[in-house]
This record gives sequence, structure tokens and C-alpha cells, in this order.
Amino acid sequence: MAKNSKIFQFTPYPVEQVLVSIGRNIKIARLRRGLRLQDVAERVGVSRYVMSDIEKGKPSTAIAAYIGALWALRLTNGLMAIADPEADREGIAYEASRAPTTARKRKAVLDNDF
Amino acid sequence: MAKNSKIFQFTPYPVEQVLVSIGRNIKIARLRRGLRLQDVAERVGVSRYVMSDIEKGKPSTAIAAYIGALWALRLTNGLMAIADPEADREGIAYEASRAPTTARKRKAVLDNDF
DNA sequence: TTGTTATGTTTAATATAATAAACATTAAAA
DNA sequence: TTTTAATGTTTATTATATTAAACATAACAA
Repeated sequence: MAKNSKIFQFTPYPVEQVLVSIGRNIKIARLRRGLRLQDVAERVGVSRYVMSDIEKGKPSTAIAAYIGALWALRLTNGLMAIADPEADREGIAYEASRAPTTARKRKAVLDNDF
Repeated sequence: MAKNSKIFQFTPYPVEQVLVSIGRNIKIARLRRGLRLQDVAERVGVSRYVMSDIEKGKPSTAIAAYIGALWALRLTNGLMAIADPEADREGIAYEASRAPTTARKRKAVLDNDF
């Protein structure tokens, strides 16, 4: 993090839910394997404090620490499928014309109802 | 990030692969929807620079920014299943005795062959 | 092509993520 | 219960993530 980023001050609830879920699951996986925070931390390459943050779902922690924890616990199954373009029905639908490498401002294809 | 964390200086290749994959997919999804970096950035609550970092798979960027981007693009499907304890075959197997809330040092259930 | 806009790059400022040490608390094991 | 180790907490330090402005470059649209 750094500076006043809206995402940290007002983390969208769905985002928070995902983070807490991942953290909780990582903790379960660690304990099942009989590993200490320190043990996983060393394998990931962070301090035990960061591992603790991860298990709490801290939003401002670097993504590499999260993915590293999953990797250290051999829980990377499915990660390569995140946001898979082939499964992005909505994106494919909107692709109507073409997919340029730069986005020209159009009539906004997404709604603002979050 | 902050300070010299091993994970940032020597990001494990599998971790890097996952990050690059997620970033690439997010970019594809954004362009398909005809959105600018700025557009998604505003919805997520970060600057356009962070959105650019995400699409490059930058390891030290906060996880909330990544998940926020997926959320802004409606690509959160499957995120709640990450590290799902019920699908953790290895963890279930090692659970032999019980799952304590603190880990006592045992004979290390995981190998060190990374 | 030409005009326009998205994205890249550089520089500077600043809030804070990550580390470490020391001690407190908590929970597992004997 | 008692002992011992894992985890929590506090404080301080420091590297850097993020922001912002200004300008450069690149790519789309007409």
C-alpha cells in the first residue's frame, strides 16, 4: 500500500469476503500439515508476521505473499484459471467488434451498479 | 512490500507464472469491455498506474488491488474456492490425528523439495 | 495521413508494508 | 497442572508502493 488508496479505506465487501476466505483456508491447510507460521513463512520468503496477516486476509499485503503461501502449501490448483478469457462469457459477448490493444473511450460497456 | 523480502527478490517461478497469467487475463477482459485503465482504476479505487502494474503481474502490488480489479470486471467466479479445505486432499490426509489451532513442531509433514 | 486519446515514463513526495527484537499471552503436550 | 513452544503485541526502523503532475509515445478513429 502507501498513500490514501480508496481500496484500502473502503474495501468492497465482496473483495473482503474473498480475502478472508483465502486466509482462513490457508490457515486450515497449514494446521492440517502441522506447520508453524514460521515454517511456511520461511518457505515463502517472508516473515512470520506477514504469514499471520495473510491468514487474517489483510488487503494491503502483497499478492506474491498470498500466492507464495498457496504455492508453499501446494494449493495452487486452479490459480491459472483465474479470469480465464475462454470462460469470460461477458467479455466474449462484448467483443463484438474487435479487441484492440488500447481502449478508445466508447459508450461504456459496463454498468455502474455495484 | 517494504524492506528486503526474499519473495520479491526471488519470486518463485510458479508464483510469477500465476501473476503474469492473472494480469494478462485481466487486460484481455478490460479491452474486451472497451474500458480504459483509468475506468477500471476508478471502480477499484486505485490509480491507473496500479492497474497497469496489475496487468503486468507485479508481485509487490497489494492483493486487494488484484481482487478489486477482478471484482470490477465481474470476474470473481471461483475465487471463493481458492484453497478450499474440502478439496485439499493432501491436507485431509495429513489431518490424521486432529487440527489444533496452534501448530506444535512435529516431524515436518511436508518435504523440502521445491 | 492527421488529430485525438490511451498508455508509458520520469520525477518527487509520502504513507505504510515488512522486518526485527523483546516481551506477553495462549495453547498444546507430558 | 506444569512446562514449553507457537502465536500475539508493541515499538522502532527502513525500504518502497502508491499517488500525482508533466511530458513522451503509441495506437485508434476519421
